[in-house]
Amino acid sequence: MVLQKRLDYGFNGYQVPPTPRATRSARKRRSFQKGNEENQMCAFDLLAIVAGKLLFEKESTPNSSKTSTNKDQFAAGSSNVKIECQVEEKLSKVEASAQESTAGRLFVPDLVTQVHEQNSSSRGPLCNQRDLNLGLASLSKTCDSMDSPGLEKLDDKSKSDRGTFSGKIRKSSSTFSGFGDHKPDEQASKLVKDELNKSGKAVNNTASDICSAEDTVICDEKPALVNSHCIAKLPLCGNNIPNVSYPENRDPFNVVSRDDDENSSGCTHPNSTRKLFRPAPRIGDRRIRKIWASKYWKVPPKLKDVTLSNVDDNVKPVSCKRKNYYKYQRSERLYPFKKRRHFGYSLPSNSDGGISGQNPSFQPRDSPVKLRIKSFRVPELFIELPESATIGSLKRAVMEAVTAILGGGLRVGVLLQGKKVRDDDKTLLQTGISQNGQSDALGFSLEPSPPQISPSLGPRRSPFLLPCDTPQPLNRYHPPPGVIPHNICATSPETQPATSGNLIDSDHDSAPSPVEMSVGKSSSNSKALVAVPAVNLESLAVIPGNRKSKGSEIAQRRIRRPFSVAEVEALVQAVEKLGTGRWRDVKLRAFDNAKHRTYVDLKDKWKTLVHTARISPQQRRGEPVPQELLDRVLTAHAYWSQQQAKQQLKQQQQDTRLFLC
DNA sequence: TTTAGGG
DNA sequence: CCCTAAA
Repeated sequence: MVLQKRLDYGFNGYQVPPTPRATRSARKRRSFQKGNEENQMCAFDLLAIVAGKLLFEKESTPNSSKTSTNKDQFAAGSSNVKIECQVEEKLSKVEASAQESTAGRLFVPDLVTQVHEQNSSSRGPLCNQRDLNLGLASLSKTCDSMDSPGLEKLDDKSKSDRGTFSGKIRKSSSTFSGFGDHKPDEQASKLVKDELNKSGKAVNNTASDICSAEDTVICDEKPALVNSHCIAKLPLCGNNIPNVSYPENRDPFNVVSRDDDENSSGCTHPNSTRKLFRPAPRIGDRRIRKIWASKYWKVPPKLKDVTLSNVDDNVKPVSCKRKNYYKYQRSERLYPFKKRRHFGYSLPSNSDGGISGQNPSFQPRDSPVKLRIKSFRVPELFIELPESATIGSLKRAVMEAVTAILGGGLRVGVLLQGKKVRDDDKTLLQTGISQNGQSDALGFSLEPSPPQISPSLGPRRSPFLLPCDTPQPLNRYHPPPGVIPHNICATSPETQPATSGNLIDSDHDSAPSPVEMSVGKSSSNSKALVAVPAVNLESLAVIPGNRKSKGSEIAQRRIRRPFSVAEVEALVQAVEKLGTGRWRDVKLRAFDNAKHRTYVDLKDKWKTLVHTARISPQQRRGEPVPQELLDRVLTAHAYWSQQQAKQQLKQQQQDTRLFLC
């Protein structure tokens, strides 16, 4: 029956008649169980973390009068020296920028502003990449420095502060700050102060406050100013802690991420609000991916939340309510508009990145270019904690992870039209950055500075390394046997591919620069935490200027993630076995854990592989695929094409026969 | 929701 | 990668 249907659909034949498929729903369930859920911490959260930290720095230092207050806590002033020394080794370019440089203390979101100001006031040449480098470098320093002291306090606080999740969210939101200097709200200030202790300036709560309120609030109208820095400051939440909450109850904890989407609009989308606290504990990859994407591209508000249940995305939550899993998949369709791109902003002021252009017409030469970088993305982190972990330990865990990453040193990458601009000597003009049209094509990325970490895990693994040969554990910490976090569900045997080795796990596969660190030394509660930078190149991709300039049509393109050789290998192997035309199965078989690879992606990749195999090696681009693999691609492709043809023939004959009878 | 294909 | 017709 199934086969029949497939044939009707023109699918390809099978080498081995497929066992009757489970019902569609059953399959769905299976597939969802299998790990589509995304339990990882949203990159945004990290961003928030970083931003939050930086914000602290920013808030506390510029004001001399307040600096003293903050000094001890955030290592301002002299303590800075110390910190810098520590970092010195890691950040080669930083020394010079040291103290006097304002840039040295920028926190990401404001980096933008600073740059901006600098430009407008001095009329000097636009700060170049190096300037940014300084800022970022110091940024990392800052983060390094603020580590423990603040956290300890936070921890204490948090222990008595484990409210409901929603409560937390709301609370966090209240510290949400708008762009610019709004008058601090008395209450908010107070609240924040309490938490911040001596952090100095309280964060204001303005529109954000409102927006975070309850579902009914809609504030699409003015996404403009409020949005831009909300994200950045939100995390501040008084504790330079990410807006990550860890509810006490048995529910998987949710990590609410008010990413740019939401924040940028500074509001809660009516539709999404409902979902905000919905019971559904998990989210699928698509949803997350979409969220990320939207963040990445700075798209209008869409999703109100990122709900992460388990912190372990590797785990297949079999026992969890399945229904909910399905919902996410096409959640985007629940939105008022079918395509995300339809959510474009019309307000130019909303741009959170890129260049706020100048009119090319009257600035032929060295005219200033204004840049505003709203936020940077931080690599993906995976955190795994036991239910019994305290908020405090969670905070520490996250902070440690972030700190470790930042401590590793960063450098800035400039992306134009999605491509990296490597030539540091090019001028903005030459690059085209100074042109209006490019304003929405400029992006920055934070990248780990020079290789210093386990190169073995780098993206360039042995070309012939089969996935199955790389059982390298995820950079995730796995709890010792016996200590099984509640969130770890047994993996259904059926979900295990025959050749489990084929499984490509996005995690280690796409984590080239494994910044690995363990947590928990500070807290026995934290089972583990390991940071796993998301992707290769774009790992720390920055939110490029939101591309909204072109009307309200915003292109929501996913980040490009080139297939690694290992992935190709797995794909080839799966296709050899399953044939073409069964991409879903291929996905489940070999890429079940690669959350960012959809079956469509796999199909597309196969398509390009076939193409690649057919062209001359000289014409190929990107990471070279071993010829051996390409040969297999052609072979398999030929074979399955033939099979398909045969099947079709048979089918035709059958039809004819039936017809005659 | 999946496939298949064009863009 | 995206988009979308078809099934």
